[in-house]
Amino acid sequence: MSWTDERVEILKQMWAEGKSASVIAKELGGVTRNAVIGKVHRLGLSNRTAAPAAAPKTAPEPEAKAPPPPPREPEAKKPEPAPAPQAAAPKPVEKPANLPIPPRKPIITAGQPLPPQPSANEISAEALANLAEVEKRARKLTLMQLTERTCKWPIGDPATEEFWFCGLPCQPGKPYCEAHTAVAFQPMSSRRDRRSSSR
DNA sequence: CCCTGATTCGC
DNA sequence: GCGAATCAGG
Repeated sequence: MSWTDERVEILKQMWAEGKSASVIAKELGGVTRNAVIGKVHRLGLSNRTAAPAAAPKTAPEPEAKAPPPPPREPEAKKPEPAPAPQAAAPKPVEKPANLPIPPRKPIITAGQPLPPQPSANEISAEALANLAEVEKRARKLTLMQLTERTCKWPIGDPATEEFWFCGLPCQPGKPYCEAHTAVAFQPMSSRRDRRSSSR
């Protein structure tokens, strides 16, 4: 894969949106996050409006001779609306990290197929019991901290501060941890012969 | 250990 | 120019 003009544009946009290099690399495909970062630097757009983790390991150079460098061409092509996207979904979302994506080119977003499991399984009482335990052990990650490997099951009320994501490690290809996957992908078959315990 | 971006340097 | 390896930090 090479850095075609299109790919560079996607890279620029996603980087401007605050996507991490690894995410960009995955979306683009055929490149690693290192490649993305390298390209970003070569393009000159390194620091964006917020770099949570990154520190110049090179010692801070003494700024003695400071030739006025105003030739920074401010690319004001995008007003950058960037409203705070409120994910107020009571139901689990698939890829919350990709919610704030403005309309873009039809890039292939390889999302999880997430087919409904036709296997006739009922939510075992164990799974439900695990949920409570799991939620206690939830890492309480914020939206930004979610990765492909963290459970994206929302816990709490998005409208309050009592809201976070499970964040426990999830199986490859699955957006949730094992416990949440169990309850997330229920077929539709419910137990029908449940007369004794169902009130 | 997971992740992040930054930098270096051989290609 | 490119990106893997490496570094440095959260």
